[in-house]
Amino acid sequence: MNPATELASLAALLADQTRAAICLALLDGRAWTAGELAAHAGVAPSTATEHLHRLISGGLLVERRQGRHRYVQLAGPAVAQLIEDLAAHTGPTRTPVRGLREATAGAALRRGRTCYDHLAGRLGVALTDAMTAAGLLDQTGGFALTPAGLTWLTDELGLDPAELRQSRRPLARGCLDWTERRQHLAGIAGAELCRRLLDNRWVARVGSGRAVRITPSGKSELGRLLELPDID
Amino acid sequence: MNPATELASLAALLADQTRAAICLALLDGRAWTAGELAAHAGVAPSTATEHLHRLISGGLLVERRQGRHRYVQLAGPAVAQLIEDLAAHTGPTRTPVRGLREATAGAALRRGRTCYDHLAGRLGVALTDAMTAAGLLDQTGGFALTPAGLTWLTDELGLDPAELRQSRRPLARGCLDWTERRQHLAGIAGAELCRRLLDNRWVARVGSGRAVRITPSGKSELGRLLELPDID
DNA sequence: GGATCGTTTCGGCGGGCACCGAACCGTCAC
DNA sequence: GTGACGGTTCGGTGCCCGCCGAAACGATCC
Repeated sequence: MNPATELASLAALLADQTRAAICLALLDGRAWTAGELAAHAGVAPSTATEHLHRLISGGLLVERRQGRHRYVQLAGPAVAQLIEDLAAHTGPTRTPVRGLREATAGAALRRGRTCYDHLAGRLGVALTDAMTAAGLLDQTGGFALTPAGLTWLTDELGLDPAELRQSRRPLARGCLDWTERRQHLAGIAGAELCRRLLDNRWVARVGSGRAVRITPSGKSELGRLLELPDID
Repeated sequence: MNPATELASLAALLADQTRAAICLALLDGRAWTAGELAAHAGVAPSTATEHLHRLISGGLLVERRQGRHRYVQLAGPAVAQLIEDLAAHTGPTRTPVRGLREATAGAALRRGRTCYDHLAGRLGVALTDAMTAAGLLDQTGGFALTPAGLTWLTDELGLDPAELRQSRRPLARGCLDWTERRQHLAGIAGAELCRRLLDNRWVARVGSGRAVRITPSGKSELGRLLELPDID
């Protein structure tokens, strides 16, 4: 197929308001049911089904059937990065906030959230900044984990060196944050770090969405390892 | 505006076969006239005009009027990166090649080309690999220029240190190549390196498109600085 | 078994938009 | 001036596709 045709059909998958809403919701990295997505996007279940078909056959989503539910999630980190990149290009979003409910939800998301499999928002940026200040990340010539950063992840945080040594995916990568307009740590290191912090309950999910916040124990434990400013 | 709506409208700009062809053509980083683009995409000039309107008002393209010509080009490196990222996600393209003309053109592009403002294709990947082997780039913990790499660019190649120290754009960045499926050097360093190689006539454009190839003088001069394999 | 619920298929409707040709407007060459 | 040419505007046409509701399907629960 023509490269232009391929590019167009890929873009077309995201070129619909409803499908875009579905993909943005799935950016939390978790599996949603078809009905949840329909409600979230504000369309009839039948409509959501059609959209899910297109997104799955386009390779953006994968499904897992379980009883009478159909769970879908993003097909992988590459897809998440693609959507996140596109979203970052939609100009500084000066969306007017309507109600208190939305305002607090928005504030929670800006404070901290998961971005597919790693941390974003003020929390993600603050962690990235602190790691850079400590010489664990090098942002002067691009975005890379230093040797000291690698040993820090394995020795101080106890991450599995084997997990960090997959070849398909970059170890560290900058991901542009669409609320902070700053880079934060992504890639394998970002994903494993996020998983560890959630496992340790140093960071916990707030409500049912992507929002997260640092816990009291996380604040003290991370404070021993890094110079972290107050996030709230 | 709703984030989903913004994402959808951005994607919609590329979700059309003709607009995608236009954007891919403009990935060579140069300015094309409206008529050239219409011919390239195989549509009537009037149709191309409408597409250019949408792409410009969507912020992807900028125009420059000159006499009775209207030149358009990509609005900046960020846009080029976005399109390049999307194109890289369209799966390994196993496009059947039709004629000899297309086959040789395709071979020239695979050998070496500009990717907006830096080098790609086998040439770009080979340069990146050679720089990595020489300790000028570090790809183990992400993608970054080493201190040695920075002095190499300024002292050996004579790049302007001030040019390399803009803050808006990362110094070095990996750009995924859609023919090689490998990373090559992008960012400010990649752009300045490409400019210097073209200025020195160590690399020259082939024909009127994006294709480039290394010149005999470039082969000997670059051979003194790096361990470069034969590209042809 | 029957009732319920999540999901899917199908038909039909409506709007958006990509396309073209024809007319028009500027610029350039002579 | 006149003609040629690049670019644009404007109607008009046709198709694609996103939407819904109704009906069917299948899993679960009682």
